Amino acid sequence: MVMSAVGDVNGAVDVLKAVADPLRMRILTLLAREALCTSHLVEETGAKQTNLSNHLKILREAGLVDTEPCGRFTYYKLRPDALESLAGLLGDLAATARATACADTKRSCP
Amino acid sequence: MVMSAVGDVNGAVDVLKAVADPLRMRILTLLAREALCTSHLVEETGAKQTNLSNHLKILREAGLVDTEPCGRFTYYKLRPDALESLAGLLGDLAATARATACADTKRSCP
DNA sequence: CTAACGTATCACCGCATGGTGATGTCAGCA
DNA sequence: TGCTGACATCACCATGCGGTGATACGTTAG
Repeated sequence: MVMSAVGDVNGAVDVLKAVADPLRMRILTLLAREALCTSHLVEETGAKQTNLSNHLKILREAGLVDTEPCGRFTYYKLRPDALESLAGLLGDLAATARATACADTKRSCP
Repeated sequence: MVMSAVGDVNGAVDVLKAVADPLRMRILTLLAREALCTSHLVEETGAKQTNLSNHLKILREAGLVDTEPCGRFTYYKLRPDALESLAGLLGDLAATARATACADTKRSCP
């Protein structure tokens, strides 16, 4: 069994909540390809600036994105390690589940 | 670039929403190790039966768990492929982001 | 120095969501 | 055949959350 890359499962839930939103997923997909600032994201998504700023705050607090001020602009870039942790956690769960399904492990009915 | 295992990103968001909940994550962790029926999960989590049934319905509709009736009991088991799809999607995003970060790709400010 | 711009924060509101009790359904047992 | 237990569904309600407009803050241009 591979040891999970995410030590705190409870914290992982918070990060998952941040990812589990259509607009934020769209933001992450865009940021995966290139670093962008808020105005770029406004163009790309068509969402209001305030709305985007709120979502970006959630992504920031979840540790999914990094900000890099550039003059009066702010570049947002994706943090690969955060996503890799999630992928590792879910992958480990899947591996455990696969072994369990293979062995048909089940607790007997009471 | 690896092609994502999850064809529909929008559908992936729904599955992520199902995973992004403390109680449901706890259920998934328990089910990863052994198949259980509802009464077992009531014991393990301490949550009310109705509440658990609602959460299990969400997990079922997200395609994360399978049900197997056994007399008047119902066994729940984790579906590894669903989790693997998620892990693949997030892993691909992370890989793309890592390449982007390495090349320092950014769109110029307008 | 001031104006304009990019971005963040705040307060507010309508709506969806999660937990709960009551009730329904189905299977097995006396 | 009625009864009990396992599980699902429904209706209800309080709470939180997402989107929005107003506004504040810092930065560059003129």
